[in-house]
Amino acid sequence: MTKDRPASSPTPTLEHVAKVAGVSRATVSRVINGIRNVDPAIQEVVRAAVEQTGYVPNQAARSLVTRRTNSVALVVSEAEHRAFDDPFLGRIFTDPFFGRLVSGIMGVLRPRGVTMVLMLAENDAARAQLIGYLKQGHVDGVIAVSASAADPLPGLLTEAGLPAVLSQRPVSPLPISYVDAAQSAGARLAADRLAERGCRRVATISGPLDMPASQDRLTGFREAMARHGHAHVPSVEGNFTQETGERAMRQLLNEVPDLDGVFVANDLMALGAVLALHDSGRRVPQDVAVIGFDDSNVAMVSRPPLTTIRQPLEDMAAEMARLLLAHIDDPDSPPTSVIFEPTLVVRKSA
Amino acid sequence: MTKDRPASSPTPTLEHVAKVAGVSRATVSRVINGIRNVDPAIQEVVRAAVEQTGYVPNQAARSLVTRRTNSVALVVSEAEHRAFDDPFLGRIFTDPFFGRLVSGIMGVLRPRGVTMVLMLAENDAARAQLIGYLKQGHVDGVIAVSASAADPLPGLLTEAGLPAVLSQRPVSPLPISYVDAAQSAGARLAADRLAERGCRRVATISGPLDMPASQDRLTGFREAMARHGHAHVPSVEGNFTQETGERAMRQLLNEVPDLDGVFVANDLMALGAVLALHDSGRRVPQDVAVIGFDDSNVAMVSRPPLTTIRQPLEDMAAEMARLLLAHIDDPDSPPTSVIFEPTLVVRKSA
DNA sequence: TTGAAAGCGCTAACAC
DNA sequence: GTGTTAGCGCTTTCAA
Repeated sequence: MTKDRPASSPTPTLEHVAKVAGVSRATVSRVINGIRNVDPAIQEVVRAAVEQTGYVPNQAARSLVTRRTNSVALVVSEAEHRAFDDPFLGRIFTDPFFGRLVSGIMGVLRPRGVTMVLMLAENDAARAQLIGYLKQGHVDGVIAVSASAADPLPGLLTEAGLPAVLSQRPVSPLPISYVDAAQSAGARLAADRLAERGCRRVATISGPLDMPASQDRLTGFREAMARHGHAHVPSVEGNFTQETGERAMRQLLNEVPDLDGVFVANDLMALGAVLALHDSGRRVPQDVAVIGFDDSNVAMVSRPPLTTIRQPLEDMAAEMARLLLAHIDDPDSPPTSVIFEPTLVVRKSA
Repeated sequence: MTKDRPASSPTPTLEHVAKVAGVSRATVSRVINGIRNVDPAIQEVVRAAVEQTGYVPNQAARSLVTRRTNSVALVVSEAEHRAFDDPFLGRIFTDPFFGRLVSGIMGVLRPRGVTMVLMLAENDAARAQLIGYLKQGHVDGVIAVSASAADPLPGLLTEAGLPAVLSQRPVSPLPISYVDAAQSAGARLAADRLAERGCRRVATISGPLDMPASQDRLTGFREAMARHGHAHVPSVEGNFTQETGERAMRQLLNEVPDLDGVFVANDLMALGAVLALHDSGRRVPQDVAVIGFDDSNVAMVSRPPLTTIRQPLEDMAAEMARLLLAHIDDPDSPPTSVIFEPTLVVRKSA
């Protein structure tokens, strides 16, 4: 008595549209999902009925049968128990890194009609809620960006058996796909550049050494410098912030006053290093050459602008999206890793 | 033949759990949804069965009957057709504004088990896809943050009949709920402070005048200054960036060289204004007092630190979440607006 | 307090 | 090429 009223106010269903168009639900469904084998004339009628009724498919009903949501999550996670305020969001979103990532991902998702939702997992409570959300099948898969090393998210994702792709090699080996840049190759570019400039006393400021990327950049740099005849390359560890870059540089200058070249594991620290060098009365690059990593926005802000190692982030992000889609299409496809080559961007600091 | 296998690998359903627990689906459902009237002993058995099977409710099936997803979207939108890269994301996320907003929203959502997803609508194509996504019932409602005036999103939201709350009064009147700060009251605080300091030649740098907030700050400031005997307050329009703040200040100094007080419609522009004042050889606040608006991170970065008008963003955000939840619970509840009072934060610039 | 059964709106075999 | 029909997994009356 309350059903079978095509034009009533409750949101229209396939049933309603079918009635209006004078066809069956199945046919309407076919038209909506763009399946061939439907008479063009009928297609027209159906489309008109959809228009007239203002029909929109019910995602829940659709997902229930297709087991797909056509959406994926981009999860930004970090290990530390930090209050949910400025630092984390500021740090992660500020960097063009993030914009380039999203851009690259959207580039492959949008054309395929897949929506991306952004989720934050800034502490364990948030992560627990997140995993629950994901397991309930709200999205088809996830791309995870970790801001720090000890992040348990990759492990949780694997455990939950969700289609997932990481934006970097996981700390401990995990059966999970990831995309990364060839960190040591990037470090070698920096080493070669420094050697080419004729630097004789070279040092490096590394990132947190519990992160694979940091380790790779450090050892890659050392090995390359060794090939150039530099047996020992002093290093100080930073944590990717400008402040620690500044402090590390001061320490390095103390230990190696006649330093004439530094490779810094990211641009933000490189910015701090340049500041510390200025403070100590040294000129960049005349007295000390500085090379950063990432090619983030601060590279251009620095005086002088930073020579740095650039990662093809858009391409990497696009690849992550493609890998994820592949895993979603075939959940049994084996974990894959794709590594991209970084390039040297020469500006003024080296 | 392929069903009724409680311990098989396909994701367990209520059916499986019920079989393991030796009860009916309905009972398991009751336990899971925390409904009373279930024998404690049976509750225990069911919980054990859930544990054993690793059961997780299927969100699609659940949504199909409850018509709820228990998630809401925070949509960050902007009008201009901009490429999806640094500027937009950088601008919007960098500001502590954003972190404080998310924090306030989470504060009310998380305890209620509601998940927040973040979505970006940086141009018309993205917005169209977004609206489609929302209409399909992927989320129960949306909180919309507009970065600019001509943003069509509020209109689209209203049209789509989705539960929604805006983070500011819409440009043109719309039957939609919003939370805002008392802009003109804030401007008056600035005026009073400037008058109290004995400023005689006062001017202002406004935000884009197509935005209600900008207009309110401008007229509020003028009216308050009028009450203090300042019949005419020159103003120059900026667009909320540091650069335009700098330029506006230069123009103002040209027109009113003996200026001794400025109210700037946001902190970023105030930062630019202070820079321009320094460049012109003027001291802040001795020669010219400067008051900003927002109390964003740059307020502390400025030399001298900015005296500014602070909005209670966390409270505002929490209220948005509460309003949205109310609309979701009762779709017929009328649009509501809640206005918060800003406060004066005295630092060094005025 | 518990179980049986009727759908929620849709897709996908399978017939015609 | 189109219609019929059987569920997808869950919640929720309604009886018992």
